[in-house]
Amino acid sequence: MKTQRVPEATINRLSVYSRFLERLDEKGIITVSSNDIAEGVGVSPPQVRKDLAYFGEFGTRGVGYNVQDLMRYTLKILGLNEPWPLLLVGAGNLGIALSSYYRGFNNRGFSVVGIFDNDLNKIGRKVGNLDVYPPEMMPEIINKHGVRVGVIAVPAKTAQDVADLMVKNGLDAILNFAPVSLNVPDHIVYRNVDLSVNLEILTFNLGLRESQIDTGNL
Amino acid sequence: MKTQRVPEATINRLSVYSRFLERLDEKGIITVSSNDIAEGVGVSPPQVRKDLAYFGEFGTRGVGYNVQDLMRYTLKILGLNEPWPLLLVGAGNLGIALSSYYRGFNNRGFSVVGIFDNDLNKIGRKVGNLDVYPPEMMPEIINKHGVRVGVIAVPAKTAQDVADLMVKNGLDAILNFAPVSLNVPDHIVYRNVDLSVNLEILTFNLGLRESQIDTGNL
DNA sequence: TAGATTGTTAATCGATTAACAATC
DNA sequence: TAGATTGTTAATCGATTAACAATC
Repeated sequence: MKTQRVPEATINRLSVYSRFLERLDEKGIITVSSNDIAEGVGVSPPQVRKDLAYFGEFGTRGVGYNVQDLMRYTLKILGLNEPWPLLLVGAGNLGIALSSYYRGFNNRGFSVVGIFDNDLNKIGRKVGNLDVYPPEMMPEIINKHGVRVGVIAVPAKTAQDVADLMVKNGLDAILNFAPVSLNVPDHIVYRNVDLSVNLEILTFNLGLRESQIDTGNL
Repeated sequence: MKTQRVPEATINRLSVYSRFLERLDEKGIITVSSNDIAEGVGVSPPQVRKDLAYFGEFGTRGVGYNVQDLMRYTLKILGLNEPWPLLLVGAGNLGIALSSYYRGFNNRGFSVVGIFDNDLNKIGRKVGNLDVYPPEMMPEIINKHGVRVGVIAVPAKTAQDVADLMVKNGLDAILNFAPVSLNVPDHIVYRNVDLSVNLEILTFNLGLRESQIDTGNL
């Protein structure tokens, strides 16, 4: 078995396919073609087949894919066949929203099990059914729930400190919502999500369009 | 002037450079090299120069870039030389968080000027200093503030309806946080932000790493 | 001038698309 | 069998990287 390097874009799409399949399954749909999936999520049909081919042969020629089977395969590939307890740092607005977002009906197995903040005004408060803890309690919560993934929802200034603390406490992966790029050791799986960047790509494209109209190009 | 197609990845990075430059400027740093920027945001130096080259020549050979000038250029390119009033639909947790996020100190000119929901329990409530309005009031708010960009923060089921309404009311761009891909006309600038996808890429990589350890590969 | 760093071209790398044989 | 759709190879396309001439 030659393990080919899987493009990150493929993983990204796989996650989207997976959720699309969940919706089809809810609707009671049994079989789906690469064409259907492609149309449903806005990519090309060969793209869908190529992406799946990195992981195996899941379909039947002339027929398509079994929705439920393919859904389970994709979940398995993404590591979502088991629950993922999350540790969240930052009990501000974004932190509160993320904690309820990841607890939502569509949570795919993610759930925040501990919220942390070093603001004394926030420690001890309730966010949903969770208490806000001081940073010192991290090891206890990590141990109790077997947490491996930390989510950072603090301002840019303190994000690096939080990351360092998470690394020190043995977390394996960090999702950072602060608009800075952080330094973490190579063995940490790390990702930045930047909510502003997406808006700025939008405004860039609005500007682009206007200048195209100006010059008469399309 | 030949307008070369700019890769989306370039715009993405430009937004990151721009924010990095803001931080340098706050610190009073006058000059920066492509090397410094590259290191600060985690890309390669030629990448930085290539990205900038799509838009002009901003540096001085042998010297580098003037921080303040380059910051202003990047803001201009991204369309951030003017304020962007936003319309937000969905007064749930995510909506509330986004509205305060985009009002934050680092808001880059974005500000939510109207929050909408069709839940009668939410209409009339305050979110920060904003009232939650019923959908019928969209045209009024759009007109009053000259809104062009709408943000969708409702559950997957109702997201398409919201998008349709935004299009009908003449918005030019839509940022969708619901985990579905929506159908919008070609003339609408559209983007999906999926908060789960990012976590799932993390868990995929954790799984990948484990299997690599298992097989002794690196 | 010598040293530094940009802007840009050419080479490389990787991802997407097109096409089709395999096969249900 | 005929029609449909997968899995996969080859061709294309696009983005990143390396290298270096230009120039401050």
